[in-house]
Amino acid sequence: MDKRTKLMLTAKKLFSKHGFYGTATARIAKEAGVSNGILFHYFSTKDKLIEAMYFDVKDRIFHYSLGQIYKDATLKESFYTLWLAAVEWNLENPEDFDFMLQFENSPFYSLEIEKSHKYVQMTLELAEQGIEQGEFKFVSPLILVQVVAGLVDTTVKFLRQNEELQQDTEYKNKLFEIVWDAIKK
Amino acid sequence: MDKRTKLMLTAKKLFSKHGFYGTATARIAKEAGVSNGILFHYFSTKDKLIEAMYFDVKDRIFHYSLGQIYKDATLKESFYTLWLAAVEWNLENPEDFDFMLQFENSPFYSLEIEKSHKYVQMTLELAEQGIEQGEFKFVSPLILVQVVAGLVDTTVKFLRQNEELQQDTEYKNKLFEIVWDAIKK
DNA sequence: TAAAAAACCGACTAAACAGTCAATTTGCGT
DNA sequence: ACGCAAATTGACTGTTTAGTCGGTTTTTTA
Repeated sequence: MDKRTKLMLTAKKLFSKHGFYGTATARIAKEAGVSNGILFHYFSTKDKLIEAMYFDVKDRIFHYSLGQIYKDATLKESFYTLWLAAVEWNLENPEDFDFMLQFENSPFYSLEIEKSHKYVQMTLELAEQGIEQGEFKFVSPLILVQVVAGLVDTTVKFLRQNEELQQDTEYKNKLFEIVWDAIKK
Repeated sequence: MDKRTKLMLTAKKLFSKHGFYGTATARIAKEAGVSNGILFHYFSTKDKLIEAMYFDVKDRIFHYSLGQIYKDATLKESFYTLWLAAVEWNLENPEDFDFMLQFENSPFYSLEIEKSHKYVQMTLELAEQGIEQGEFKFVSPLILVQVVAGLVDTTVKFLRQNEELQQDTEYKNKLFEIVWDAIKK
Protein backbone atom coordinates (compact mmCIF):
# COMPACT_ATOMS: atom_id res chain seq x y z
CA MET A 1 0.00 0.00 0.00
CA ASP A 2 1.42 3.43 -0.87
CA LYS A 3 2.28 5.82 1.90
CA ARG A 4 -0.32 8.38 0.97
CA THR A 5 -3.03 5.78 1.47
CA LYS A 6 -1.45 4.50 4.66
CA LEU A 7 -1.45 8.02 6.02
CA MET A 8 -5.09 8.56 5.17
CA LEU A 9 -6.17 5.28 6.75
CA THR A 10 -4.24 5.98 9.93
CA ALA A 11 -5.47 9.56 10.06
CA LYS A 12 -9.05 8.37 9.71
CA LYS A 13 -8.65 5.95 12.59
CA LEU A 14 -7.08 8.55 14.86
CA PHE A 15 -9.33 11.45 13.88
CA SER A 16 -12.47 9.41 14.44
CA LYS A 17 -11.26 8.34 17.88
CA HIS A 18 -9.51 11.44 19.19
CA GLY A 19 -10.78 14.29 17.02
CA PHE A 20 -8.90 16.54 14.61
CA TYR A 21 -6.88 18.48 17.09
CA GLY A 22 -6.62 15.65 19.55
CA THR A 23 -4.49 13.96 16.90
CA ALA A 24 -0.97 15.25 16.21
CA THR A 25 0.41 14.97 12.70
CA ALA A 26 3.55 13.35 14.12
CA ARG A 27 1.40 10.63 15.66
CA ILE A 28 -0.34 9.93 12.37
CA ALA A 29 3.00 9.49 10.62
CA LYS A 30 4.40 7.34 13.40
CA GLU A 31 1.42 4.98 13.55
CA ALA A 32 1.32 4.79 9.78
CA GLY A 33 4.94 3.66 9.87
CA VAL A 34 6.24 6.48 7.70
CA SER A 35 8.37 9.51 8.29
CA ASN A 36 7.08 12.78 9.62
CA GLY A 37 8.14 14.72 6.54
CA ILE A 38 6.29 12.62 4.01
CA LEU A 39 2.95 13.67 5.42
CA PHE A 40 3.66 17.25 4.43
CA HIS A 41 4.96 16.11 1.07
CA TYR A 42 1.53 14.73 0.22
CA PHE A 43 -0.59 17.20 2.18
CA SER A 44 0.83 20.68 2.53
CA THR A 45 -1.04 21.34 5.78
CA LYS A 46 -3.01 19.37 8.32
CA ASP A 47 -6.21 21.08 7.16
CA LYS A 48 -5.52 19.99 3.59
CA LEU A 49 -5.20 16.41 4.79
CA ILE A 50 -8.53 16.62 6.57
CA GLU A 51 -10.25 18.09 3.55
CA ALA A 52 -8.76 15.51 1.19
CA MET A 53 -9.99 12.75 3.47
CA TYR A 54 -13.47 14.19 3.53
CA PHE A 55 -13.72 14.21 -0.26
CA ASP A 56 -12.42 10.68 -0.37
CA VAL A 57 -14.92 9.38 2.19
CA LYS A 58 -17.84 11.16 0.53
CA ASP A 59 -16.83 9.94 -2.88
CA ARG A 60 -16.85 6.35 -1.79
CA ILE A 61 -20.18 6.37 0.02
CA PHE A 62 -21.96 8.22 -2.78
CA HIS A 63 -20.42 6.03 -5.44
CA TYR A 64 -21.44 2.89 -3.60
CA SER A 65 -24.94 3.98 -2.65
CA LEU A 66 -25.92 5.52 -5.97
CA GLY A 67 -24.48 2.45 -7.69
CA GLN A 68 -26.94 0.21 -5.89
CA ILE A 69 -29.96 1.81 -7.58
CA TYR A 70 -31.19 -0.32 -10.45
CA LYS A 71 -32.82 0.79 -13.67
CA ASP A 72 -36.60 0.85 -14.01
CA ALA A 73 -36.98 0.99 -10.23
CA THR A 74 -39.88 3.04 -8.92
CA LEU A 75 -39.05 6.22 -7.05
CA LYS A 76 -39.82 4.54 -3.74
CA GLU A 77 -37.60 1.60 -4.61
CA SER A 78 -34.80 3.94 -5.60
CA PHE A 79 -35.02 5.84 -2.34
CA TYR A 80 -35.21 2.63 -0.36
CA THR A 81 -32.13 1.27 -2.07
CA LEU A 82 -30.27 4.53 -1.59
CA TRP A 83 -31.21 4.84 2.07
CA LEU A 84 -30.44 1.22 2.90
CA ALA A 85 -27.12 1.24 1.06
CA ALA A 86 -26.04 4.39 2.87
CA VAL A 87 -27.12 3.03 6.25
CA GLU A 88 -25.32 -0.27 5.76
CA TRP A 89 -22.22 1.32 4.37
CA ASN A 90 -21.99 3.61 7.38
CA LEU A 91 -22.52 0.71 9.77
CA GLU A 92 -19.70 -1.18 8.12
CA ASN A 93 -17.40 1.83 8.07
CA PRO A 94 -17.85 3.42 11.49
CA GLU A 95 -14.59 5.36 11.27
CA ASP A 96 -15.67 6.95 8.02
CA PHE A 97 -19.03 7.76 9.55
CA ASP A 98 -17.58 9.38 12.66
CA PHE A 99 -15.03 11.28 10.66
CA MET A 100 -17.69 12.57 8.29
CA LEU A 101 -20.00 13.76 11.03
CA GLN A 102 -17.18 15.44 12.84
CA PHE A 103 -16.12 17.25 9.70
CA GLU A 104 -19.59 18.31 8.65
CA ASN A 105 -20.29 19.78 12.06
CA SER A 106 -16.97 21.53 12.44
CA PRO A 107 -16.05 25.05 11.36
CA PHE A 108 -14.14 23.46 8.46
CA TYR A 109 -17.38 22.77 6.72
CA SER A 110 -19.41 25.02 4.47
CA LEU A 111 -22.20 24.61 1.95
CA GLU A 112 -19.75 25.54 -0.80
CA ILE A 113 -17.68 22.48 0.04
CA GLU A 114 -20.76 20.31 -0.14
CA LYS A 115 -22.01 21.75 -3.40
CA SER A 116 -18.60 21.23 -4.97
CA HIS A 117 -19.21 17.53 -4.65
CA LYS A 118 -20.24 16.06 -7.97
CA TYR A 119 -22.71 13.51 -6.57
CA VAL A 120 -24.87 16.02 -4.72
CA GLN A 121 -26.46 17.08 -8.00
CA MET A 122 -27.65 13.53 -8.65
CA THR A 123 -29.54 13.28 -5.37
CA LEU A 124 -31.07 16.70 -5.99
CA GLU A 125 -32.32 15.48 -9.36
CA LEU A 126 -33.95 12.47 -7.75
CA ALA A 127 -35.76 14.79 -5.35
CA GLU A 128 -36.87 17.12 -8.14
CA GLN A 129 -38.20 14.15 -10.06
CA GLY A 130 -40.29 13.10 -7.07
CA ILE A 131 -41.70 16.58 -6.64
CA GLU A 132 -42.59 16.92 -10.35
CA GLN A 133 -44.34 13.57 -10.33
CA GLY A 134 -46.41 14.83 -7.40
CA GLU A 135 -45.15 12.02 -5.23
CA PHE A 136 -43.13 14.18 -2.82
CA LYS A 137 -44.13 17.11 -0.69
CA PHE A 138 -44.11 20.41 -2.50
CA VAL A 139 -41.11 21.93 -0.76
CA SER A 140 -37.58 22.79 -1.80
CA PRO A 141 -35.79 19.73 -3.22
CA LEU A 142 -32.81 20.70 -1.08
CA ILE A 143 -34.68 20.17 2.17
CA LEU A 144 -35.87 16.77 0.97
CA VAL A 145 -32.30 15.70 0.26
CA GLN A 146 -31.15 17.02 3.61
CA VAL A 147 -34.02 15.28 5.40
CA VAL A 148 -33.10 11.94 3.88
CA ALA A 149 -29.39 12.46 4.62
CA GLY A 150 -30.21 13.48 8.19
CA LEU A 151 -32.42 10.45 8.67
CA VAL A 152 -29.66 8.19 7.40
CA ASP A 153 -27.42 9.58 10.15
CA THR A 154 -30.15 9.22 12.77
CA THR A 155 -30.81 5.63 11.71
CA VAL A 156 -27.14 4.70 11.78
CA LYS A 157 -26.67 6.17 15.25
CA PHE A 158 -29.74 4.30 16.48
CA LEU A 159 -28.73 0.95 14.97
CA ARG A 160 -25.27 1.29 16.48
CA GLN A 161 -26.83 1.45 19.93
CA ASN A 162 -29.09 -1.50 19.12
CA GLU A 163 -26.89 -4.04 17.43
CA GLU A 164 -29.51 -6.76 17.61
CA LEU A 165 -31.66 -4.80 15.15
CA GLN A 166 -28.95 -4.44 12.53
CA GLN A 167 -29.84 -7.75 10.88
CA ASP A 168 -33.59 -7.37 11.40
CA THR A 169 -34.85 -6.63 7.89
CA GLU A 170 -38.41 -6.17 9.04
CA TYR A 171 -37.39 -3.55 11.58
CA LYS A 172 -35.27 -1.75 9.02
CA ASN A 173 -38.27 -1.67 6.70
CA LYS A 174 -40.21 0.02 9.46
CA LEU A 175 -37.43 2.53 9.88
CA PHE A 176 -37.55 3.23 6.17
CA GLU A 177 -41.25 4.01 6.44
CA ILE A 178 -40.21 6.91 8.65
CA VAL A 179 -38.09 8.29 5.82
CA TRP A 180 -40.63 7.64 3.12
CA ASP A 181 -43.56 9.12 5.03
CA ALA A 182 -41.43 12.16 5.81
CA ILE A 183 -40.90 13.06 2.16
CA LYS A 184 -43.94 11.64 0.39
CA LYS A 185 -46.95 13.83 -0.21
CA MET B 1 -21.95 39.85 34.92
CA ASP B 2 -19.80 37.41 36.88
CA LYS B 3 -16.58 36.18 35.34
CA ARG B 4 -17.68 32.59 35.09
CA THR B 5 -20.56 33.65 32.85
CA LYS B 6 -18.34 36.02 30.87
CA LEU B 7 -15.95 33.14 30.24
CA MET B 8 -18.70 30.83 29.07
CA LEU B 9 -20.17 33.42 26.72
CA THR B 10 -16.79 34.20 25.19
CA ALA B 11 -15.90 30.53 24.93
CA LYS B 12 -19.18 29.83 23.17
CA LYS B 13 -18.52 32.56 20.63
CA LEU B 14 -14.97 31.38 19.94
CA PHE B 15 -15.69 27.65 19.97
CA SER B 16 -18.58 28.04 17.55
CA LYS B 17 -16.41 30.06 15.16
CA HIS B 18 -13.02 28.36 15.45
CA GLY B 19 -13.71 24.96 16.99
CA PHE B 20 -12.62 23.53 20.32
CA TYR B 21 -8.95 23.16 19.62
CA GLY B 22 -8.79 26.13 17.30
CA THR B 23 -9.50 28.20 20.39
CA ALA B 24 -6.79 28.63 23.02
CA THR B 25 -7.81 29.00 26.66
CA ALA B 26 -5.62 32.09 26.93
CA ARG B 27 -7.58 33.68 24.11
CA ILE B 28 -10.89 32.97 25.82
CA ALA B 29 -9.68 34.64 28.99
CA LYS B 30 -8.25 37.60 27.12
CA GLU B 31 -11.38 38.28 25.06
CA ALA B 32 -13.54 37.82 28.13
CA GLY B 33 -11.47 40.50 29.82
CA VAL B 34 -10.40 38.33 32.75
CA SER B 35 -7.16 36.76 33.84
CA ASN B 36 -5.81 33.53 32.51
CA GLY B 37 -5.78 31.90 35.92
CA ILE B 38 -9.41 32.47 36.74
CA LEU B 39 -10.51 30.21 33.89
CA PHE B 40 -8.83 27.27 35.61
CA HIS B 41 -10.24 28.36 38.93
CA TYR B 42 -13.75 27.80 37.62
CA PHE B 43 -13.02 24.96 35.18
CA SER B 44 -10.19 22.66 36.15
CA THR B 45 -9.47 21.70 32.53
CA LYS B 46 -10.47 22.88 29.08
CA ASP B 47 -12.52 19.73 28.61
CA LYS B 48 -14.46 20.46 31.78
CA LEU B 49 -15.27 23.90 30.45
CA ILE B 50 -16.58 22.42 27.22
CA GLU B 51 -18.70 19.89 29.05
CA ALA B 52 -20.11 22.47 31.44
CA MET B 53 -21.07 24.64 28.49
CA TYR B 54 -22.82 21.77 26.79
CA PHE B 55 -24.98 21.07 29.82
CA ASP B 56 -25.80 24.73 30.11
CA VAL B 57 -26.81 25.08 26.47
CA LYS B 58 -28.92 21.91 26.55
CA ASP B 59 -30.58 22.94 29.76
CA ARG B 60 -31.70 26.24 28.34
CA ILE B 61 -33.09 24.93 25.06
CA PHE B 62 -34.96 22.05 26.71
CA HIS B 63 -36.31 24.31 29.45
CA TYR B 64 -37.52 26.83 26.91
CA SER B 65 -39.00 24.38 24.43
CA LEU B 66 -40.72 22.08 26.90
CA GLY B 67 -42.04 25.18 28.68
CA GLN B 68 -43.88 26.23 25.53
CA ILE B 69 -46.17 23.18 25.57
CA TYR B 70 -49.54 24.03 27.01
CA LYS B 71 -51.86 21.82 29.01
CA ASP B 72 -54.69 19.95 27.30
CA ALA B 73 -52.91 20.19 23.96
CA THR B 74 -53.29 17.25 21.62
CA LEU B 75 -50.23 15.15 20.96
CA LYS B 76 -49.80 16.73 17.55
CA GLU B 77 -50.09 20.21 19.02
CA SER B 78 -47.52 19.33 21.67
CA PHE B 79 -45.07 18.07 19.10
CA TYR B 80 -45.67 21.05 16.88
CA THR B 81 -45.02 23.44 19.74
CA LEU B 82 -41.93 21.54 20.79
CA TRP B 83 -40.51 21.37 17.29
CA LEU B 84 -41.22 25.00 16.48
CA ALA B 85 -39.85 26.27 19.76
CA ALA B 86 -36.64 24.30 19.28
CA VAL B 87 -36.25 25.47 15.69
CA GLU B 88 -36.80 29.12 16.56
CA TRP B 89 -34.60 29.00 19.62
CA ASN B 90 -31.75 27.55 17.55
CA LEU B 91 -32.24 30.18 14.84
CA GLU B 92 -32.01 32.91 17.43
CA ASN B 93 -29.01 31.36 19.14
CA PRO B 94 -26.76 30.28 16.29
CA GLU B 95 -23.66 30.09 18.49
CA ASP B 96 -25.40 27.70 20.84
CA PHE B 97 -26.57 25.65 17.89
CA ASP B 98 -23.14 25.39 16.30
CA PHE B 99 -21.50 24.63 19.61
CA MET B 100 -24.04 21.90 20.36
CA LEU B 101 -23.65 20.20 17.00
CA GLN B 102 -19.90 20.33 17.24
CA PHE B 103 -19.97 18.79 20.69
CA GLU B 104 -22.48 16.08 19.88
CA ASN B 105 -20.47 14.97 16.87
CA SER B 106 -17.10 15.07 18.58
CA PRO B 107 -15.37 12.28 20.50
CA PHE B 108 -16.33 14.14 23.69
CA TYR B 109 -19.85 12.94 23.31
CA SER B 110 -21.43 9.70 24.45
CA LEU B 111 -24.91 8.37 25.02
CA GLU B 112 -24.20 8.31 28.75
CA ILE B 113 -23.72 12.06 28.71
CA GLU B 114 -27.01 12.48 26.91
CA LYS B 115 -28.96 10.17 29.17
CA SER B 116 -27.62 11.97 32.22
CA HIS B 117 -29.62 14.96 31.10
CA LYS B 118 -32.78 15.29 33.11
CA TYR B 119 -34.98 16.55 30.27
CA VAL B 120 -34.36 13.63 27.95
CA GLN B 121 -36.70 11.48 30.00
CA MET B 122 -39.56 13.90 29.40
CA THR B 123 -39.28 13.71 25.63
CA LEU B 124 -39.09 9.92 25.83
CA GLU B 125 -42.33 9.90 27.80
CA LEU B 126 -44.03 11.98 25.16
CA ALA B 127 -42.94 9.47 22.53
CA GLU B 128 -44.11 6.52 24.62
CA GLN B 129 -47.46 8.20 25.08
CA GLY B 130 -47.87 8.56 21.33
CA ILE B 131 -46.99 4.93 20.75
CA GLU B 132 -49.41 3.68 23.40
CA GLN B 133 -52.22 5.77 21.97
CA GLY B 134 -51.54 4.12 18.62
CA GLU B 135 -50.83 7.48 17.05
CA PHE B 136 -47.11 6.91 16.44
CA LYS B 137 -45.30 4.21 14.54
CA PHE B 138 -44.68 1.08 16.54
CA VAL B 139 -40.93 1.43 16.91
CA SER B 140 -38.58 2.18 19.77
CA PRO B 141 -39.53 5.47 21.45
CA LEU B 142 -35.83 6.36 21.39
CA ILE B 143 -35.67 6.40 17.61
CA LEU B 144 -38.75 8.63 17.47
CA VAL B 145 -37.13 11.13 19.79
CA GLN B 146 -33.90 11.02 17.80
CA VAL B 147 -35.81 11.43 14.53
CA VAL B 148 -37.53 14.56 15.81
CA ALA B 149 -34.29 15.96 17.22
CA GLY B 150 -32.48 15.21 13.97
CA LEU B 151 -35.21 16.88 11.94
CA VAL B 152 -34.99 19.96 14.14
CA ASP B 153 -31.33 20.21 13.23
CA THR B 154 -32.02 19.62 9.54
CA THR B 155 -34.73 22.26 9.54
CA VAL B 156 -32.56 24.82 11.30
CA LYS B 157 -29.69 24.26 8.87
CA PHE B 158 -32.08 24.63 5.95
CA LEU B 159 -33.74 27.80 7.24
CA ARG B 160 -30.36 29.35 7.87
CA GLN B 161 -29.53 28.98 4.19
CA ASN B 162 -32.94 30.36 3.23
CA GLU B 163 -33.49 33.36 5.44
CA GLU B 164 -36.52 34.52 3.50
CA LEU B 165 -38.41 31.45 4.70
CA GLN B 166 -37.73 32.03 8.38
CA GLN B 167 -40.79 34.25 8.79
CA ASP B 168 -42.99 32.22 6.46
CA THR B 169 -45.38 30.47 8.83
CA GLU B 170 -47.07 28.56 6.06
CA TYR B 171 -43.77 27.13 4.85
CA LYS B 172 -42.79 26.19 8.38
CA ASN B 173 -46.09 24.37 8.73
CA LYS B 174 -45.20 22.40 5.64
CA LEU B 175 -41.83 21.58 7.14
CA PHE B 176 -43.57 20.38 10.28
CA GLU B 177 -45.65 18.00 8.19
CA ILE B 178 -42.38 16.28 7.33
CA VAL B 179 -41.74 15.68 11.00
CA TRP B 180 -45.27 14.66 11.82
CA ASP B 181 -45.62 12.26 8.90
CA ALA B 182 -42.28 10.73 9.82
CA ILE B 183 -43.41 9.67 13.28
CA LYS B 184 -47.17 9.22 12.94
CA LYS B 185 -48.60 5.79 12.21
C1' DT C 1 -13.41 44.60 62.74
C1' DA C 2 -10.56 40.81 62.39
C1' DA C 3 -9.79 36.67 60.48
C1' DA C 4 -10.86 33.25 57.19
C1' DA C 5 -12.26 32.11 52.64
C1' DA C 6 -12.99 32.84 48.07
C1' DA C 7 -11.99 35.31 43.90
C1' DC C 8 -8.51 36.93 41.15
C1' DC C 9 -4.10 38.08 38.85
C1' DG C 10 -0.44 37.43 35.26
C1' DA C 11 4.07 35.81 34.78
C1' DC C 12 5.78 31.40 34.18
C1' DT C 13 6.87 26.46 32.40
C1' DA C 14 7.28 22.15 30.37
C1' DA C 15 5.36 19.77 26.82
C1' DA C 16 3.44 19.47 22.44
C1' DC C 17 2.74 21.13 18.05
C1' DA C 18 2.70 22.02 12.78
C1' DG C 19 5.64 22.59 9.49
C1' DT C 20 10.82 22.94 7.44
C1' DC C 21 14.85 21.39 5.32
C1' DA C 22 19.23 19.49 3.90
C1' DA C 23 20.54 15.18 2.88
C1' DT C 24 19.67 10.42 1.07
C1' DT C 25 17.32 6.81 -1.42
C1' DT C 26 14.44 5.07 -5.02
C1' DG C 27 12.61 4.44 -9.50
C1' DC C 28 12.37 5.38 -14.23
C1' DG C 29 13.34 6.92 -18.89
C1' DT C 30 17.11 6.86 -22.20
C1' DA D 1 24.60 2.51 -16.35
C1' DC D 2 23.66 7.23 -16.33
C1' DG D 3 21.12 11.21 -14.94
C1' DC D 4 17.28 13.29 -13.11
C1' DA D 5 13.03 13.82 -10.66
C1' DA D 6 10.22 12.23 -7.26
C1' DA D 7 9.87 9.98 -2.88
C1' DT D 8 11.51 9.70 1.64
C1' DT D 9 13.91 10.57 5.89
C1' DG D 10 14.21 12.38 10.79
C1' DA D 11 16.35 15.81 13.27
C1' DC D 12 15.24 20.39 14.05
C1' DT D 13 12.74 24.95 15.21
C1' DG D 14 9.95 28.69 16.65
C1' DT D 15 5.62 29.00 18.37
C1' DT D 16 1.68 27.86 20.90
C1' DT D 17 -0.49 25.38 24.35
C1' DA D 18 -2.89 23.92 28.77
C1' DG D 19 -2.25 24.32 33.16
C1' DT D 20 0.48 26.10 37.67
C1' DC D 21 1.60 28.99 41.40
C1' DG D 22 2.88 32.50 44.74
C1' DG D 23 1.01 36.33 45.92
C1' DT D 24 -2.88 40.05 46.16
C1' DT D 25 -7.45 41.80 46.51
C1' DT D 26 -12.28 41.29 47.61
C1' DT D 27 -16.06 39.18 50.01
C1' DT D 28 -18.08 36.62 53.67
C1' DT D 29 -18.60 35.29 58.24
C1' DA D 30 -18.68 35.37 63.17
